[in-house]
Amino acid sequence: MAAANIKQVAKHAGVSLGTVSNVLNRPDLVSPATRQKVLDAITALGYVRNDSARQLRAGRSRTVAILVLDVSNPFFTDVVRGAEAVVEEAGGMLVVCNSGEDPRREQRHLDMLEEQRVQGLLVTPVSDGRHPRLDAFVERGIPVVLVDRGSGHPSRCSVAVDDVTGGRLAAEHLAERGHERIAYVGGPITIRQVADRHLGAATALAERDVPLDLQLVTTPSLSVDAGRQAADDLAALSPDRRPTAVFCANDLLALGLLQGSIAHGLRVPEDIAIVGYDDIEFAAAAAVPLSSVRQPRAQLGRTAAELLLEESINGVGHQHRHVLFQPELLVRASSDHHR
Amino acid sequence: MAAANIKQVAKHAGVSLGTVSNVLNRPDLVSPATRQKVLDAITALGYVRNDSARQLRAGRSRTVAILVLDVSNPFFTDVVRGAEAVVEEAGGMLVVCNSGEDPRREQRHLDMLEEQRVQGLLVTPVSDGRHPRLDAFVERGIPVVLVDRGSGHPSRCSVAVDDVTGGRLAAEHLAERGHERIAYVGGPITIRQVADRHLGAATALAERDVPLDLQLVTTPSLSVDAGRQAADDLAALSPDRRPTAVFCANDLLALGLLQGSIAHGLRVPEDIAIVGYDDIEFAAAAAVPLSSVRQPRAQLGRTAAELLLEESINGVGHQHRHVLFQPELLVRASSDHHR
DNA sequence: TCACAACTATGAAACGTTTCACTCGCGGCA
DNA sequence: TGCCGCGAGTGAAACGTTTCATAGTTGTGA
Repeated sequence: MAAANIKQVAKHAGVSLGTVSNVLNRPDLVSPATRQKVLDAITALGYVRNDSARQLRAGRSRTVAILVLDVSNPFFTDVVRGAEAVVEEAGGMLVVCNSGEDPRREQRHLDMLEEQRVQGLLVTPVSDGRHPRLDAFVERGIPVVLVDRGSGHPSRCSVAVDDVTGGRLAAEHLAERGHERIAYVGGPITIRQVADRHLGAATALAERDVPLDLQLVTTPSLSVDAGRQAADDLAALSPDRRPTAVFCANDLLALGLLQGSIAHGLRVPEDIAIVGYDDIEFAAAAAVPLSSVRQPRAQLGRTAAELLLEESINGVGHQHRHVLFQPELLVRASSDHHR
Repeated sequence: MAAANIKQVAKHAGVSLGTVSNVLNRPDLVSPATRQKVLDAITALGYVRNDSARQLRAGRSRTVAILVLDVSNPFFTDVVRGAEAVVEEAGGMLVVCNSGEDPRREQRHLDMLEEQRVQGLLVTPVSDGRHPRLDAFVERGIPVVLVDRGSGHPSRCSVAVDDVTGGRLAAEHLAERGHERIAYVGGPITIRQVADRHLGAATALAERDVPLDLQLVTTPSLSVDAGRQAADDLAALSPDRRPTAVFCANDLLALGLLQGSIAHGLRVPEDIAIVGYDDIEFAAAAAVPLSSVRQPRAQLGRTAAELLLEESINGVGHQHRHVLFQPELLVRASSDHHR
């Protein structure tokens, strides 16, 4: 009982071993009567297929892995849910692994996933740049799709969101509302997303009929605390030098900035307008509902999974693609005020 | 190159197949010279062990699965991170699966995990009560640890947090601050956590020298929106009937209630004190920093994983245990006011 | 009646490991 | 000298599937 196998099922049902396998994998090849006998034996013995053996022999797996930078980041959890839907729809199973932004943990996970010969891998690598480690997967016939990283690689698909456009949207919105002293709060600037959003915003402002400057306030991290710090700094400026509008690199910063500004007696958006990025669940629920740039997170996951499965099925005929999604600005109270 | 196996490595290194296996699994049995030859062959061929075959033959897996109700719930992501640390420390790999509170998806995941003969399973089942499905795992020798559910089961370990005590802590705090009209906002009351927190709070108030009532406001869900609804209801009451303090079943409700109360012109905590539950990241960053009952989430995950590994190693000698953690009240501005 | 197709069912080979009983040399000890 | 023990390495069996060539059984049309 502990571990019935196909052989015992075959004996119990009075058929051959191959027939049991056929019932499991190609039931239409088996006559209804035999099929039923086998199914009865299976339930009687509590048989459960051994996937190791199946995978060893069949040479293919049905589990797709997604390796994310941070399981507790809502961005990734939404991506996961999108990917999940597609993989499960296709009869597979999605397992989530967490690198925690630690290259060594990433390495360990990649090693074990390669040993497991997973069907495919969705991954946001810790570092930008080239990823020789991932080429091993591709050579082994395991498709890899990059999520929100290094698009354009010739030997794998990728999905990402256009952060430059996102920055542009936020900055244009603030400029249209009549703001002339606008700041960008974010950092470290070495993070591609932080840099791209800055670039988009700065470019948009510089291109205006009356070009505007984008004051850069760098933060040590993208946390609520860092946002509060930034609020302290801004509140200390004299009103005629203080930015009248701030675009934050993410919502955590923006929420911290919002809270800090209110604590300093600044009115939002009258004294200082704020736009965040990511549209996390709490953006709309903040003391002053937060304007934010929304990324199609679930869509990102869905598309990544679709590309992966397509490559997995099509194999050789597959053409690698790089999908770039467009973000969307949601204007809420924190910036909805004309100067 | 595509898929070198142990045999090819053996040939390339000029040794027998068993020796290669020994290098991989018991390197001390092999002389340094031979070992090096084999290692060179491995890198030369780009050999990566096939885990299916290994697991099939060796009969044991090194991946532990955690099946959670909702990957995007910060409670579970913290549990995951705790468990992760322990499993990786032990040389294993933790994979996360998401049931999304859907019994059918839970079922599918359990089926596939059983087929994969994972080393062990941490799970928060969708439904409370008995779980015949999980017994199959135990019979098959796969240890199961329940997380935050149905403790006391004789054939598996469990870890949970004492929600009754959590409710008690919150209620006692509010009573000590001089509140006499206290409400509990939460629902559906069929969720065990919601009911236990209510029970703890109601009991604590009833036991006081001057017994107090706990007014129950049920909500359709535990969301920010439901909290806002509750705020509308409370604000509509005349000030002499309105509760002066509210204990919410979780922080999402509390944040909604907070935001709604402020929108209705109520001062927090002067007009209405609020205590939440979970101490999510945004509790401290709310417009008025939110008092909350914190659960040792990561600790929960760590302990669950430790129990699992202990059972996995000890096997027969293992004694099932049920660990109950105590929550902790964090008093912040939203309730820090003496009447 | 015969040949042939269509349908079922069979059983052995193969997948890539781990494990274990074994052999082979060699040095030490009586 | 002969025996023993030991370290190093060997190779075959086994794990539980899937797959495939094959065999047996019916039914059909000429």
